[in-house]
Amino acid sequence: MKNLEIAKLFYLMAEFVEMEKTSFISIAYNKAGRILESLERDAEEIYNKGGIKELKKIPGIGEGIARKIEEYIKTGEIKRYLELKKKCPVDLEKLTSVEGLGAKRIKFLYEELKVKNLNDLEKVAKAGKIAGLDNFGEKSEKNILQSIEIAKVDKGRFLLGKILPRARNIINELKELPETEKINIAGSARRMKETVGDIDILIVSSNPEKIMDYFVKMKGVIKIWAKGETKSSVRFRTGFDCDLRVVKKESFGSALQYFTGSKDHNIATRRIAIKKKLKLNEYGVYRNNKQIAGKNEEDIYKSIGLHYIEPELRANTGEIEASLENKLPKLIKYNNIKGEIHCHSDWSDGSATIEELAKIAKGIGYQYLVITDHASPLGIVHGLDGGRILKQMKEIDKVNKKISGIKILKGTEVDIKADGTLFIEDSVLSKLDFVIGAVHSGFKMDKENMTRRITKAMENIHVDAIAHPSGRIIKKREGYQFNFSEILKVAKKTKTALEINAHESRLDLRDVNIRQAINTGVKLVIGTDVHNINYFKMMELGIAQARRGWAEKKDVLNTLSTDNFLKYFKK
DNA sequence: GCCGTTTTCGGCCCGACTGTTTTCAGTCG
Repeated sequence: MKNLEIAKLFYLMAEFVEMEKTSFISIAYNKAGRILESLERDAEEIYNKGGIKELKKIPGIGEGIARKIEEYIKTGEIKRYLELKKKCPVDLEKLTSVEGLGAKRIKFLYEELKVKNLNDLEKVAKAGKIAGLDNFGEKSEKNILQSIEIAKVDKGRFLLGKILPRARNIINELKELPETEKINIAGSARRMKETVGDIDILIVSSNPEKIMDYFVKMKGVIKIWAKGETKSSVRFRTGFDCDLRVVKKESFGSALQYFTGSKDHNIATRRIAIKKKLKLNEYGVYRNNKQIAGKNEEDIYKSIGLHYIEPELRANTGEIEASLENKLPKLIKYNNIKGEIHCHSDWSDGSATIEELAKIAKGIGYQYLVITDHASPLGIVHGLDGGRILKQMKEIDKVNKKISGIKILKGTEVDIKADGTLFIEDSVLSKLDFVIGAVHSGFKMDKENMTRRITKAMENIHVDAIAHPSGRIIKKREGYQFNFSEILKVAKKTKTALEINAHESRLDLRDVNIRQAINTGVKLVIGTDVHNINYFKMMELGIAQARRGWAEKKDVLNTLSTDNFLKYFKK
């Protein structure tokens, strides 16, 4: 998948173009970057199928950008990018990560002081060479130095699972202030994106000053980027930024809509407003300068002729069109899950006993819990063999007798060997309620062989689902090469479900793949891959992932009752 | 560079905050 590589080049070209003057070319390049990032299919595949013509069918991609994509696919380079880079050979990625430095200032610093990278920048700033430049002063220089320090340790985007609890802590603290009338999370965290750049919080208050004063002095704040009447922005020691906006009651809905994004979703909604001779901004929807909506989000959408769109769908990937035609999916709800289907006990590499796990699951309100310990030759996971699985089944019978109100089901997460056969013999698998197959080794296999490996496993009648199908680890590992369309075809034929692994670092399947699976008629299960009792709460992330993939309750099998869940897999 | 029941040319979402300015450009989201 070259989409991300190409997207990056477009982002860089956008910055380079921006150096000359603010131009709509850079807007188009940036947009192309975002389109490529969220594209369901491989741009190369699209090109191979229908060339430039096919690429141009993607909204936002025209002749010029399609030609550049073609160039990259054919040569691995884009000439225009090389030319731009030659003109101003700077480490754009690093330099733009310094807060307050944009394309124009970077170009200026290169021309005046030959600043090419963070090191150069730090040197000239320390030497006091920046303060005297046109449009730069003492304060700019000081800010640059501070921002360099922060940029050095900046880790970019954060896992949703890591940032959500922090955001909730901040919100709970601000909620306590007497001046806070209403508070809500916004931004990509509200959209539940798998990674989040910073935390956005929205507050209704008639006394913004007090709120802002409190906010910038909160525990852990190491830098105040900005502090104004309606907007403040800070960096916390833990490495993330938090933006706070305060609005009046009558603008809460429009502000929430606006600050939730995504950017492309907002641009699309504003365009719809303009077509209807309305104006949409964070203060409301206006007709001839008279506010006709603003207090709540539902009214914002209604006033411009749209059905309400859930935050997880707001990515401008078809939700606006679906809303216009009243064809939005009825998304799976956060309380629809009836059982955990991926759980490791202390029989393999989990840390809790079967009984402990069952009690927690019961406490959550689940009807069932499937124990799926590793069946694997890998020593590190302490995998079970056929004999131990049979023993464990007896143990589960015992615990089931002891605990009421929840049914513990017998399962395994069985390794799919390189040739597509399974680590456990069919005679044992046939006795289990639920078998989830997984690839845990040989990740580097080529595309064809990996596809064959997984499809062969799915052809085994005892395999009910495939765990973390792509094998990716967010920010660490790409995942293995395989032909997803082929996997879907076989999954559909064999009635094999695909897992949405809800672990914060996996979230595997990706949202775009979930959508493909649903469109193909393939069923899903959501599992948190429990290894200790704290994992259960990651179910929220898995459901969010499903929602971003347009999944409805009927698409996810562990929304079924115990009986129906078991019935589905009886073949 | 993209796009079209406003246009094949002339638009392109819109506003807050900062710093260095005497009215605004750059940056950010």
